[in-house]
Amino acid sequence: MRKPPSQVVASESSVKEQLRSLVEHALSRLASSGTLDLPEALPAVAMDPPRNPTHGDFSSNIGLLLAKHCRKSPLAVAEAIVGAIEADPDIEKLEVVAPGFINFHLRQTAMINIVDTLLRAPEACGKSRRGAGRRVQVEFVSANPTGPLHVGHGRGAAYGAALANLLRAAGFEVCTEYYVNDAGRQMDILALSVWLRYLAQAGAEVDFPGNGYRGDYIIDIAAELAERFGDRFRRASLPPLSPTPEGDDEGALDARIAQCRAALGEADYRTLHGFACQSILDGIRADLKLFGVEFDEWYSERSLVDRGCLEEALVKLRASGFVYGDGGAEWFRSTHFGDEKDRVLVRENGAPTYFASDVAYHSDKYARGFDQIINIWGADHHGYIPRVKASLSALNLDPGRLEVLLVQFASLFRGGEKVHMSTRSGQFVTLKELIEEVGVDAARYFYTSRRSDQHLDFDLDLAKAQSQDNPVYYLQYAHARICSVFRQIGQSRGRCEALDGLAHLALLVEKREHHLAGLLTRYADVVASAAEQREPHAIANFLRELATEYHAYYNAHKINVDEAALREARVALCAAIRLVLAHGLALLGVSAPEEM
RNA sequence: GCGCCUGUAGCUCAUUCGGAUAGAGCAUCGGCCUUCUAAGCCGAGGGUAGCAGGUUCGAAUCCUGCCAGGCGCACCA
Repeated sequence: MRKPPSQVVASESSVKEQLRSLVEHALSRLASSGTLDLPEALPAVAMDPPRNPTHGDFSSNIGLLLAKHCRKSPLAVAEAIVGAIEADPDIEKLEVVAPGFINFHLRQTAMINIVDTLLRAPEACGKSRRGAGRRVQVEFVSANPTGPLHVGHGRGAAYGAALANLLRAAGFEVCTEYYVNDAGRQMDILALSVWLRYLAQAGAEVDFPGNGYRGDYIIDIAAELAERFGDRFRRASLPPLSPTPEGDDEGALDARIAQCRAALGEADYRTLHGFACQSILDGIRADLKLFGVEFDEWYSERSLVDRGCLEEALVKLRASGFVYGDGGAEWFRSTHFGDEKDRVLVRENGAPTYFASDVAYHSDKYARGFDQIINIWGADHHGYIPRVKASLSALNLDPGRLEVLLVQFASLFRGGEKVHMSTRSGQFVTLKELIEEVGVDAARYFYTSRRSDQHLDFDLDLAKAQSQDNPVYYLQYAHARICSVFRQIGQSRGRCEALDGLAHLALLVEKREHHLAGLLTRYADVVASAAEQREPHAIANFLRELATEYHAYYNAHKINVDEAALREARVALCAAIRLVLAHGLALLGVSAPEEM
């Protein structure tokens, strides 16, 4: 049951695999002897740590699952299996319990060995080979560069970054990407908004449209624009506005965009447009960096257009035979692949839709050779999934390689009132403000400790109030406490080395020590499972359990005892706990302070 | 109206892909610092898991219906 310590990847609970294989051998023995009438295809033998520690270290329900086929009671089946299991020096006790569980109680020496495994190969902590080196791309945040990130985006950022960390630990080769929507109408509205503010700052009479970007940050960008370019974008007279029907605010906005482009000329317009976009992207990048989130790739939508990828994708899609013209526009027959309705690719006015860009973008993702592509979208985009998958099918690309994870939106509450966030109206709480209020650690934990597919009521007042007793500090405190004990021992004893105690692990005979070892044993499985299920919050739950056990242990047993061997053994156990705590916190993007 | 998601303690949320007595934190109440960090520990109260059926050894989990909430149903992104 011992693993060679030099192994790079930590045991995915080797104890568990050992027990499972014992049961499998027992089953095959029972089958060949004819004792039990077993089905041809055996169900997978579950081997899980039971919720209730009095039920042993591991438990299996295999007897319950086989009972029906064997036409015997679950208890009888379980008894038969236990009777056929070979004696193993690591097993202290095997018991069959109603309604038919088999509980495995392991010897202390078998359980505590995880400390040795962890400390001899700390770089393997939490790692597994589930990913087998497969390349997976994780695209997340991808907020339009039309304003700063707000607290809604924070959830996607924290979730995506944690998921990427999890996948790396589980043995995937991960590439993170931010898709920058730097083309399209929203960006034109941004450019117009900046230009109007710029003109106003230069003293012009400007009627700022109600549906332009109204946030104060636009005014700042306009000021930067003036500082950098002087009066280059001022115009003595403006071309006439094309008339729009009364009440058509969006049409009026388009008319003003056209006016802006005509007044500035294409070159200056592009410069202004690019400046506004770059300025906002710089801010987004800085906020994310502050939040501890960095991307391998920033992928520009505009570059798709400039490199001809958009046109190329359209050509391919047309060749697929699922494109037709109607009403002057070009449509994609997505209903053929199960979408609710067909979708426009090229508008009547000749402009391609955002969807057309996305066809090109996803087609390019496939061309880049990822084994798996994960998109993390806001839940409001769920209706968008069928058309993207449909386009992949039409292009003969396997839609199964694309996985879209939806992050539910956070509804923002302030003073008990729901706040409707809108980038255009300038009404939102920025991610940066949140970080300044509660700190990165509390914010990252606040987001990742909850399931991402659940609605989240984000009460800013509560978040601020809770920043003092955010559960994240409970985890960090456990880590800091261990460090503190080590410092203390180092001072009073002159030496505190985690590896010293490995020879004395047999002295760790306390119930809590056994239980802590069980938790440490589970860790790599928890990480692998959290990666597979795309559920970073499972890490938060596990860490809380580990911290709770440690705090209880700390209160019940002294670590800095006079007896050297026991002290060193306990230091080793604590060092293993510290290693796992620090690793888990890092997965969530939370720091592991050495003192608090 | 149609589609997707969600209803678990007073509040915020878990519940190891159908398992054993549904658990934490906050809040409330009661204990524990002359000994390694009290941002901690120990204990108490608090539940018809939205409601009603079904499936089976066994359901918060799967199925059906109803109720309630969120989101989406553009030649916007």
